[in-house]
Amino acid sequence: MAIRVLIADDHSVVLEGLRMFLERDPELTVVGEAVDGAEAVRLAQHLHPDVVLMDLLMPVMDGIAAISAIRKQLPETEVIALTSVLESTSVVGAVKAGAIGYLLKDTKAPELRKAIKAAAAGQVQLSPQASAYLVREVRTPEVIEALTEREREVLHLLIQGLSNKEIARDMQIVEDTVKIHVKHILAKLGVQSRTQAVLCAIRLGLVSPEQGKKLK
Amino acid sequence: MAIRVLIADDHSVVLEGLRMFLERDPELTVVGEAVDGAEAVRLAQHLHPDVVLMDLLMPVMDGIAAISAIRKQLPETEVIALTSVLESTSVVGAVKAGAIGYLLKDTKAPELRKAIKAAAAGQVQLSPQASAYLVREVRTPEVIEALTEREREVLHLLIQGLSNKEIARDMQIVEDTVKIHVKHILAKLGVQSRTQAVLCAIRLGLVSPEQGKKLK
DNA sequence: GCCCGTCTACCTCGAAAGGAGTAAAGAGGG
DNA sequence: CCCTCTTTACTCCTTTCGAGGTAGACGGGC
Repeated sequence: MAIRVLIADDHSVVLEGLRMFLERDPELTVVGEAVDGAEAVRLAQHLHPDVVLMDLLMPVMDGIAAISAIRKQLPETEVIALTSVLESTSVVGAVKAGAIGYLLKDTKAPELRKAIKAAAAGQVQLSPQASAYLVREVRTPEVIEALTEREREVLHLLIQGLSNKEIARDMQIVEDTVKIHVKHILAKLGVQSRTQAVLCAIRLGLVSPEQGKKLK
Repeated sequence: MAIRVLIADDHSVVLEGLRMFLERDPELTVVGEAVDGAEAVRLAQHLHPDVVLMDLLMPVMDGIAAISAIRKQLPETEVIALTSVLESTSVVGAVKAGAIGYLLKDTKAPELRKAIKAAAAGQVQLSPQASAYLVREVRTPEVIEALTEREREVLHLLIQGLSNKEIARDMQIVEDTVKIHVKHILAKLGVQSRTQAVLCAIRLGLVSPEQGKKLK
């Protein structure tokens, strides 16, 4: 009996290519195609596929959220994250959300089929690069986890480019307290200045610099 | 006579999908496929395609550089940039390099074919979103262009998280001079602090925060 | 009970950052 | 030739940052 596969990607050429790749294999059947995360979740509920190939960057509902939703509702459905870029945050996010695999879009057809069959059998199959990211990110988040709730709040505002005074105003506390938090953040991140802390946080994928839109 | 198309993308599924899309149209012929920028340039030289569909994110030689090379050597070959993400820097870079079009990978088959035919005829065909980015970026790069050579150097070091003193050492000048440059940078970028300048620069795509690897 | 971590607030102190002005040398354009 | 821009350097000054210490309040764990 063929493995039932649902593919989700907002790029029509990718959908097309994936279908071509997969349907050449008699053991695989593409039972549905979704163009965004929300549709992927809906289709998964109706179709109960064995494996979902999920693009991470999609409109309406991103892949990570879709993976979470599917895994919660259909524990027997395995999800493979499919993305064009290998990003530390994506890998970790996808795996945390419940993905059993993480593949790049430049994966060749045979590997792709192998990965799907492995996933259908419940076997974890990560690319070597993705594994490397996972290890690196699972080993260092001590850095982030070490931050207290309040310190994370401060760091978040720090990344907006705010000064201590502005942070104090935003958090309804005195500037001195902010300075304490900042000091602890610098120490825990192992950096010397707020600017380095911002760079460090961005690099660790804590926040995207795009969030600072308020800067003209 | 059919329009000869060369497609370049490092993702095999995309190549597959594109070929499917295009070969359904008798007016189009896919004469070659490249998996990186360097190969795209080589193939273009041999095949003299009418239109090149070029992914921007590729190994060995990125799409922008490949577009430049092809346009210099084969002025009669038109290039359409093809990418999955709509980024301001990509759009501007591709157009500056000589792309006649900019399409997202979620473009549907009919539009894709229309765009290729338009490109073959030498007609500019940008997606509305891409145009918006172009306008926005052509109107604001005063911000970046306004920076002098020396100021750009300082900004680059600023983004590494260096202090004025460290920048002075690196640039072999006095700290006071660095402060002057920093002041001018802040003024030109319209921000209040070095941290905001860093965020601003990252957001404008000046440099990727990943370059600051020296920060543990 | 006590200790420890967190959050808060206050203090001092020195270093770093940023604003404003002056100025000299060189490049380039009118 | 003069003027402007750029780069360099210096001074004076204010604000911001970051390091240090002290301390009260709260909560959890021993």
